[in-house]
Amino acid sequence: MSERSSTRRHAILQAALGCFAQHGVEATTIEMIRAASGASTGSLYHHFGNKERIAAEVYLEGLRRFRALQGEYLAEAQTLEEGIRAIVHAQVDWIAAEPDWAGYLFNHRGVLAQEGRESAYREELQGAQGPVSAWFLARLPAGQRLRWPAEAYVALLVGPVHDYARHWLAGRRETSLVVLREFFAEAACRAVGLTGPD
Amino acid sequence: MSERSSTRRHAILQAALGCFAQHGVEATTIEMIRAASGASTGSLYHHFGNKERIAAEVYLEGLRRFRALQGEYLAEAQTLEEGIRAIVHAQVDWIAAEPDWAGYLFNHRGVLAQEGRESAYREELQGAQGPVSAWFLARLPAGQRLRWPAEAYVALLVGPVHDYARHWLAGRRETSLVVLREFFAEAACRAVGLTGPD
Amino acid sequence: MSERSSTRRHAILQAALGCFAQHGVEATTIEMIRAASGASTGSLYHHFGNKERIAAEVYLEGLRRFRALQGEYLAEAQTLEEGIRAIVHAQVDWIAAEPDWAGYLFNHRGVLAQEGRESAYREELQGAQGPVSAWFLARLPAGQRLRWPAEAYVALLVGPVHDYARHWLAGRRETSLVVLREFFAEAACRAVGLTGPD
Amino acid sequence: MSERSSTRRHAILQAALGCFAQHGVEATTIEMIRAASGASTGSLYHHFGNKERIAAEVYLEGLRRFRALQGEYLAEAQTLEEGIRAIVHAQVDWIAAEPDWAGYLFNHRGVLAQEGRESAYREELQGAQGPVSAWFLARLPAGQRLRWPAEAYVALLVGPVHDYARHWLAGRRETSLVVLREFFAEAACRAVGLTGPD
DNA sequence: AATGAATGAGCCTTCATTCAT
DNA sequence: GATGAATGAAGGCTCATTCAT
Repeated sequence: MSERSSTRRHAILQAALGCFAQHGVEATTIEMIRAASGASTGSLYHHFGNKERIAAEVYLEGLRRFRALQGEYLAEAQTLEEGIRAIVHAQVDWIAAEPDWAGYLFNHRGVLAQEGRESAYREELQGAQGPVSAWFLARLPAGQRLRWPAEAYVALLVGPVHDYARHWLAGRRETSLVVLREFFAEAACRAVGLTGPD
Repeated sequence: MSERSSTRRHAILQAALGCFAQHGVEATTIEMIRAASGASTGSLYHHFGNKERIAAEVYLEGLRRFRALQGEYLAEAQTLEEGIRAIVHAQVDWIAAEPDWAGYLFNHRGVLAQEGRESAYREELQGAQGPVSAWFLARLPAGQRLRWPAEAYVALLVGPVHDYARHWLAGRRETSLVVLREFFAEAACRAVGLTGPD
Repeated sequence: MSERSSTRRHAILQAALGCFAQHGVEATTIEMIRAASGASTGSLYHHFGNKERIAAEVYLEGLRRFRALQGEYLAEAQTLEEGIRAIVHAQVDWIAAEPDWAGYLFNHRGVLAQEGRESAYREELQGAQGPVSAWFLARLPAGQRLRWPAEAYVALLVGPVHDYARHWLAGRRETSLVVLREFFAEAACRAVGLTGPD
Repeated sequence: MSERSSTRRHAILQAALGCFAQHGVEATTIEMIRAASGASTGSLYHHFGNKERIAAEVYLEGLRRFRALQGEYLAEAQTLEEGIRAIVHAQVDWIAAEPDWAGYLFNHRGVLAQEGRESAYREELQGAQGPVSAWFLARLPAGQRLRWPAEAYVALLVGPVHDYARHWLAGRRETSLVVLREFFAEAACRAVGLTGPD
């Protein structure tokens, strides 16, 4: 069994996520993760080296899972509009299905900013941005180029969902994000200028 | 001098914000705030009681400042579209002018969730949501009602700006948020369905 | 009004006693005494100099009160046995009437052991031991001298009452000390050898 | 090695007692105990959880030791009078042999009054009262019942010794408690009515 | 005499990390 | 690979005391 896929490793990451979601990363102690995972303190350090790395690995694991989902959705899309809807749907469905993972990814990008390990994470981080960007660029109307940075358009798609989801996950919104799935998908299409007012 | 406007209090809050912005709330120690503010440890506790309350007061102070700015912008708007642009512009200009305050407000809503003090903060929090909502509701086309919760529309306006700003403030975006001011304003108008594709 | 009898001083001492009785001397803060007495922090220090002195003055004030009571009881006694009963009765009645003062005197003799102030307290402490000793010595059978130190006999008289009272005041005895008033008086007479078994 | 008998634990308790005896419980800092015991701060907390628990465990350990001694003395007694002498002798000898432990037991019964742990200590506390009471009740003259609570008689036995010992241990008595061993034993017999005046 | 905001030394406790078994 | 007792640096907070008004 490869290092990354060890059962024990996954159990620890899942337990850590639960603690992080419940108490926050800083307030989570190694002892909490130990108790939740059933591992020993020494085992945690054997596998991950220190707490910061656990937090980073949880982040990367979540990212992999989200990207797998997003990839599936995008694979079924043909047109630009379908692609945009796929992005929004992937966000909504992922957040609703895995609120802990989603909430963690929202708020803890910073755990990857570790002294001397940035390069180790960069590859992992950028690996999946390329294909998605390529997917969309390949479907732009012939000869058209983006007037603004691609990231600005990405913000139009995912920003509203994320903003609403943050509040919803924190219990500050009554209406489920799931109910607003199409609302946000259509708004995204309009925002990027693909469709006009109803 | 009223309690809220004491010079010393403001110096402490400003110093605390600086520390929070630089190191994060958890990693900021009382000693850091003490050194940055010039106050004594005892004085910090005399004024705020504990670190958590300092964090909460910084949040509320930031909220007051942002709302003051947003109020000015909205006061000059007449039409619905102008209102939406005012909201987006207020966000962009506030974030660009006060990146520390803005970054803090983005990521630390949670500091208000304090055992037994929620009611003390609720009033302050809700105080300014009313007027803004009222402004927009009063300008809806006659007889029209919102199909979705008001907060969902709010997410369309501020979500993209926030999403982009988070990355930009963290140094992960090259293009300044300021450059994208009109891009996000127009996208917001389109997203809510006020304007069609160019 | 003399320094010792100032109204404010007495209010502070009484308030301090209440705090000491409820929380213990160490756990009582100047702030508690301030709140309970209605005085200001500065006033406490103006009158007493520091916390240790407050504790000492409370002790001395209690001692004065107890001795006044004991003196009254002893003044009415004629024989040796009546004197012994007077001592025991004074203890029981004082403890029952002023449990806070009594409990404080039991457990906080140490507050008088202050660097450089022992001589200041010695006079006060010894002032009243003389008369009582003299009272008893004057009534010993002609030519008889005590075989053991006077303090050993004192322990026979007050020891049982104090021992029981400590537990009773702490809520660990059901039967009231008052009910045992004569029991302890008679036992004291027997213990010193004045009376035989019933 | 069982938890209670760990070498490290005992070293900590003994060191703590020394500090408590010298400076008082409140004035003793964790750092003092750490230095005196040779353990690390973390180890103190690993074994006892907090300072309050250390104080309580010292108390219980002292109680166990005293009861062991008292048990030995009582085991050799046959008659009621011998039993009473055994109780007094055990007190005197224990106080003289272990003045620190004895002084601590006198003055710090309160350390067991800890939020939520009273029941944990109750069993330990009551464990040894039963056998002693039973010993005496079994030797009462046939058909005789105590007119007063057993604790009142206990006060007659130990009260004088404790009263004198408090002062003696504090350096306020010249005559050694040991010299008064028989004086207090005989006085105890007289006090409970077993023997008359000489 | 009174006031109370300010001071800062010092304490209890936590917790990431190590390492002998 | 696993274990968990031990470590000790560091942080939040308290509180007796001072002093300008």
